[in-house]
Amino acid sequence: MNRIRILHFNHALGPLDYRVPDGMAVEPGSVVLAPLGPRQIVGIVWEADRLEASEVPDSKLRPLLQVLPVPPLRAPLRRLIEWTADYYCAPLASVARMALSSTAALRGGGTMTEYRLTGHEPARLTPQRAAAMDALHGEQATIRELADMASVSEGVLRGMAGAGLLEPVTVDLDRPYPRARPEHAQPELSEEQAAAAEQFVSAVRDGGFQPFLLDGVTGSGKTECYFEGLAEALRNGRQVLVLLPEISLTENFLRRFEARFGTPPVLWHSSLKATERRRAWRAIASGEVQVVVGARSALFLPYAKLGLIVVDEAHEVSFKQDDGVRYNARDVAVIRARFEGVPVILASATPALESLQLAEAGVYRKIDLPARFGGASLPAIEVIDLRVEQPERGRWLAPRLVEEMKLRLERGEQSLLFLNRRGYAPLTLCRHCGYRFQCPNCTAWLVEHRLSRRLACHHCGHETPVPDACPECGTPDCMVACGPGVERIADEVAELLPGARVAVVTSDTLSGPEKIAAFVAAAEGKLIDVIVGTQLVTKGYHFPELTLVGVVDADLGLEGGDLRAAERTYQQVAQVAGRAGRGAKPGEVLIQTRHPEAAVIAALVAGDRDAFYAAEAEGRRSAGAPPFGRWAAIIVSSEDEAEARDAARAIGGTAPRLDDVMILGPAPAPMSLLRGRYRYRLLVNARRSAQVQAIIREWLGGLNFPSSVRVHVDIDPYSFV
DNA sequence: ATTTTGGGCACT
DNA sequence: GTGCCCAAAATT
Repeated sequence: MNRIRILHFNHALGPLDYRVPDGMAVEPGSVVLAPLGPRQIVGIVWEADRLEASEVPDSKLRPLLQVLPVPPLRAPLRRLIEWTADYYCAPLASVARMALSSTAALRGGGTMTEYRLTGHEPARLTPQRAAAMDALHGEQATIRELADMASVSEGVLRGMAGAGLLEPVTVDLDRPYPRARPEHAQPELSEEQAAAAEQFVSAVRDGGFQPFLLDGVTGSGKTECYFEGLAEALRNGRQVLVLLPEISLTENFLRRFEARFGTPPVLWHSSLKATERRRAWRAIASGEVQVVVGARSALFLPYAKLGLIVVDEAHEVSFKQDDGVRYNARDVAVIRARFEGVPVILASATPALESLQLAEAGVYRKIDLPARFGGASLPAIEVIDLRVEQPERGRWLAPRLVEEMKLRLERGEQSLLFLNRRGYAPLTLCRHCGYRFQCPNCTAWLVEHRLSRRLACHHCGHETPVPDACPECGTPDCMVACGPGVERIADEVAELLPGARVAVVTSDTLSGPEKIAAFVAAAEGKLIDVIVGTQLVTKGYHFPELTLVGVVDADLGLEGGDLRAAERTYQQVAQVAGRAGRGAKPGEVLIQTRHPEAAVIAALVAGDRDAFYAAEAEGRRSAGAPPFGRWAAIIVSSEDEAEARDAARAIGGTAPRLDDVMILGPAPAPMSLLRGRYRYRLLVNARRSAQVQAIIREWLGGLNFPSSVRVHVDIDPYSFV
């Protein structure tokens, strides 16, 4: 009997055994189709001794249906899946799902039919058809996807196809991507850059696991350096993965990549259309794709012959996934590089303390780029003490900052104001009765967005039009906006600097590559005088005429008691400060704060990075926080408040008593209601030597809860929400 | 997780 | 007896 065990995507139903029919060839990693009751499931053939044992007799085994037409998952990826599940206390099934993230890709290549507008004038134009004509300009996709994009039903589009308004296009699913050329445009590197690049080139050429920390100030040309390592991988016919923290950063990256290599890389992120996803997945697995630029989910793709991994802006907190499998892509990237036996480059101007610590310990090879490229100097940083230099009543910009902005406007230079708050105001209340607009699904205020005239929850997506009267007391026109958001700051700038052209840059205003490209073009063409933006503008952009950066509220990030609050503030301010003075003209940065004496602010003003990291390291050491100790969170949630509380208490009641582990809670999570679920939290603080995952697995493994209760473990949590 | 099953119950 | 709802069992 030829028995194999498969890993599939259904966590509740353990691993399953099947019989391999005569003539079917399978090996570990083969992706197969198997019968389950009346259904069919996709599974990965796994080494039986690595999954739990099963007691099913041979006679009950059903035969596999087929081996799907994709290459078997290679051993390094299978080890990565196991490592991730083990380290982050997540089900193997959930991690495996991330590797096979395009079910369509598994069915093989071939052709499919997509549709696009013909440009013919419609004989009869219904409102739905007009909307579709409007929304689908320049798009080509399946009927299903087009219907989603245009918010009309598929029937409308089929009708349009029948009337000749849409035409079918046959698309080859496995059509090749254009080839990147390592010698397309040779860069001009400074001596320092060339030395760094050479290290990457030889590491890629020699192969083998080698982690680098590329630590270079903003504007020092880190990208150009690792592009040379990337070029070497291309010369050797190996694939490269570049991880970026946000899709919004790709626009700028793509332009630089295309300039260097003659063609854009392949993109991978969660909002790819199903057809794009299938094509990319298959080409990555076959080895045809040379370079993938992606968000964290690109880390689990089945690369055929990986040669290098780059994690750009490696300090970014968005590399930590905050739902589902709560992994940190920066850390998992290093593990994948180890399993694949390839170099990995973590690039940042403001590395995480954890990364610096590993470099100091000799685990990472540290490469420094201390100077800006082309002789540009780092901007001068000054502080504005808001307790002394107060903005006018009802305003948020101190007079000195406004004066400096006026100066830039007169000189034809640009200013950037940074405030990490979307919308007009973070809280709206009724002046008459004090009613506060709160999200029905979350413990959070609704944020007013004047541009869209709506109140929105930034956690669950709940939206409602701004009402004319207070829902509590019925008083009309009584809403008061409390506190500033970027939209409100933009209004203030427009009042104080009449004639200034102001652009608000947030994920609301810059959704999609076209809008990003339009913004970059406008800023470079000096059609914008003042940019008001969230963290979206803190990195990646290079505007030579931008000479002033104002940080509207440096204290914002310090609230909330998050253990990384100081580090994040340091990183954000240092990054946004790095936008100033990148051209020939020197830059200036003004930081508004009520706590100029805080260590972070003092270090920023003094430009003393080492002092900040030293103080931060000391604080973390005494708190038993990473990298000196370990934290884990256990989050219990349910739509029923009492059920969540009871489950959390049951967990707390069976907490193990150990010398090297301290357990806090349960207590209501900081956001005790999120997306309609009540949440309780326990915190685990352990010495570095403790086997935290094993302890938690054993602890929770002995407990059973109703299916409506969800228990999540978050190892090395970032968000303490 | 999803699907099938079987029991209890109301209704015919 | 039939239909319906829900809990329990099975799925390899």
